[in-house]
This record gives sequence, C-alpha cells and structure tokens, in this order.
Amino acid sequence: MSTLESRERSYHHGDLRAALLAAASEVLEQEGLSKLSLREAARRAGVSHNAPYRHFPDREALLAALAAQGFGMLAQAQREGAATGGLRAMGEAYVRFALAHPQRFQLMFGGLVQVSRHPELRDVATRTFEGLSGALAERAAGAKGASDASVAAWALVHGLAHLLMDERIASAAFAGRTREQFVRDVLSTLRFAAGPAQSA
Amino acid sequence: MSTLESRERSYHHGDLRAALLAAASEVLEQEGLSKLSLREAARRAGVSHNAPYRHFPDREALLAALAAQGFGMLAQAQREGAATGGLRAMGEAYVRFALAHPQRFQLMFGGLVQVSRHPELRDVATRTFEGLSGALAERAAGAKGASDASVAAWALVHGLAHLLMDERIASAAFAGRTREQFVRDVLSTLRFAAGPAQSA
DNA sequence: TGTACATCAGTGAACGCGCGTTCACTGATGTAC
DNA sequence: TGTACATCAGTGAACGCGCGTTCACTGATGTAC
Repeated sequence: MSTLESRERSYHHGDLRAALLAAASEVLEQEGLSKLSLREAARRAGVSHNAPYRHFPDREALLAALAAQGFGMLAQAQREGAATGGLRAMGEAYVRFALAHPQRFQLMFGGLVQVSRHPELRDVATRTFEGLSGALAERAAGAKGASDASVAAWALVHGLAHLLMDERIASAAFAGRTREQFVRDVLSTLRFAAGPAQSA
Repeated sequence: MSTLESRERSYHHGDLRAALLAAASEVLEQEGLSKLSLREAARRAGVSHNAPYRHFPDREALLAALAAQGFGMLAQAQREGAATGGLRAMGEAYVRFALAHPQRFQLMFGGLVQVSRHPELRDVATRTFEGLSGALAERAAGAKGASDASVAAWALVHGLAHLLMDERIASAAFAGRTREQFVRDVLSTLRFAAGPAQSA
C-alpha cells in the first residue's frame, strides 16, 4: 500500500491544510468568491465541516491564506517577466496574471480581507510590490519623482488589469488585435515624462 | 398638515423607491456592501421587510440601481472636472470620486452585479466612459493609437484610485504631500508617447 | 356628485437555506519510561 | 520492546443568525359610470 493510499484511509488526513487550500482555490476559480465557505472547502477535501477549524481559526484566515498564495503567484509571474523581457514584460505579466486568475485577483485586491489583521498577508503583499517598484526605481534611477513614476506605472497595469477583467473595455477597442497585443499597445502609449530614455 | 406629514402618516409611502435607494446608500457608505440587504434597507426606510419587492424584483436589482446612481455621480464629477481644469482635472476628479465613495466604487466595479442582466446599468456605465474617452480622443485627435491612449489614461486613473482606496500605497510614498497633491504628481509622471504636445 | 370596483402598495407570518461557530466526543499518533 | 499517557486531528450533532423569498391578507387610491 502506498503512502498516499494509507493517507487516504487513515483517520488523520496527513496534510489537510494544504488540501483545504487546494479545495478552496478550486471553489474560488470555479464558483467565485461568494460560494467559498469553510463548509464547502471541507466538503471538497472530503472531511467533516468543522475539521478546518484545526487549521484556520475562522473563515477570514482561510481567505487570507488564499490571498497570500495569490501574491506569491503574482510575484513569481513578475520575476519571470522581468527575466525574459524587462520592465515592459513585467507589466504584461501583471495584467496576464489578473486575467488568468480574476477571482483570485479580486480576493487579493477587493478589500474583503482585513490586511491589518493578517501580518503574513501584509508581508507577502508588500514584498510583491517592492519587487515591482524596485525594478522601476532602478530604471528611473536618479530621476526626480522616480518614486511617483513607479506608482504611476503600477497604477497603469493595475487599472488595465481591472478594466479588462471586468470587461469594461468595449471589444471594438481591440480592433482585431489579440488581447495580448492590445495590452502591449496600450501600455506603450505612455512614457515617463522625465528620467532616462525609455527603450521599450 | 403638510404634504410631508401626510405622507409620513399615510399607509402608502409616497416614494418608497427613492427612500429605499437613499437608505441603501446610507448602509453602503456606513456599513459596507456586505451589510446591505433588502431587509436592512426596508428597516431604515421604516417599512416592512418585503415592501421593497413592490419596487425591486430582487436584491440584485437594488444593487444595480445603486451602481447606476454611482455612474451618474461619477459622470457628473467628471463633467465638473473637465469644465474647470481640462483633462488632467477630469482624471483627478475620477480618483477623488473613488476615494470619497469607496464602497460605491467597489459596487460599481467589483463585479458583484451582473451588468449584462441590467441594461439600464450597462447604458449609464457606457455613457460615463464615453464621456472620458471622448475627451481623451479629442485631445489626441488624429494621433495614431489615440484610442489605445485613452484606454491607457483611463486605466491609469482607475488603477490609482484602486490602489489608494485599498491603502496599497505605503504612506512613505506621499513624502509629506497631501493626497490631492500626490495624485497630481503621480499622474504627471506619464505622458502620451505620440500625438499632440501635452500642456498640463 | 356618489358609488362600485379594479388596482396598487403596503403588512405580517412563515419557509427553507447555508452559513459560522461551539460542544462533547473519539480515533490516531508520538513519546517517556 | 512494551506500555501508559498526553496530545493532536478528526467526527457529528446542535445552535442561532440573517437572509431572500413566498403567501395570503388589507388598507389606500383612482377611475368608470
């Protein structure tokens, strides 16, 4: 009998916390945030409805863990973007992440989870943004208002992600382009007003 | 006896629909979206818990009406901005609106209300955005990618509104400036890459 | 001008729902000796 | 190597909650004649 099988049969789950997070992610992506309850996560993990309380003090703690996971994913996507295509690719990766995981993005930014009550979440979120603004500050090094510029760049990709996610942009605006190409084109219509020349 | 008094005493409310919207707005701004139920709106309007069903077929219809009202307010704020300070002021007005009415903004853009199911909402939302992109297109008239540029500008203010609203921007970034000034400075770090010269 | 009647806009009781959470419990695990 | 015992991670029943929604109703209003 394999370890997995023995785990499946055993009274103790083995790694229920991870299983709950996986189940909750599934609900989140398939059914949306409003359908995501502790009970539903427990059901999907094949466990009684209050077993989750051994791993999460309350519902919000589960949401916070999911959000934290999301920031990790976003940071990873950005790192990959930065590695392959520089700053521009980082922005595109940000938008791509939001569109690939709209419900997760909502959870991360929807204000439903009180960030102040979950230090772990606050930390991972802060680190994610530092990655972005660090790269931007490097690019605009020394320029007056470099910090403001990095906020602006962040706002730009963040807003574009939101608008596309909510289908707020009429399909006519795409003008036949793929969404990827549209994002590239939109992002390239703006330049930093001061600082070193922008190459991309 | 004044008309108002007679209304207060009468069995029929007089204008319950408006009263419910007002009560719901109050709940929305004071308690947040999650506390906003048909029953709570009815309570605040001093009416039985299912009187609202004479005016709204279901809960989502009430939310949709509130969101539609929000788009009206936003359009109005933008018009005022455009009249007094041009394009830049329009963007600032957008951000200011979001910060003054965060819960409303969430409702309008949070994806909780199925826009497709509420034509009136879709229409007023579309008109609001046309006002913005119309002004932008005018500014960038003739330039290649003017439409893309207006999407970018919209995304910029939209994203900045979101980030500020969610308190995602560390207070250190303000560097002692007021929020209004900070918004102005951030917005001015970006320029259109092509098209007519930008004056502000 | 008065009256009958249709229609409209409220009321109040009741239903079922899924949820978060608590409680007392039991089976499984690990460790001290 | 065995055994006693503490601890941990599950179970299942139960609670109260506010909600959306439906039902049959009643009071108020307006209109045809």
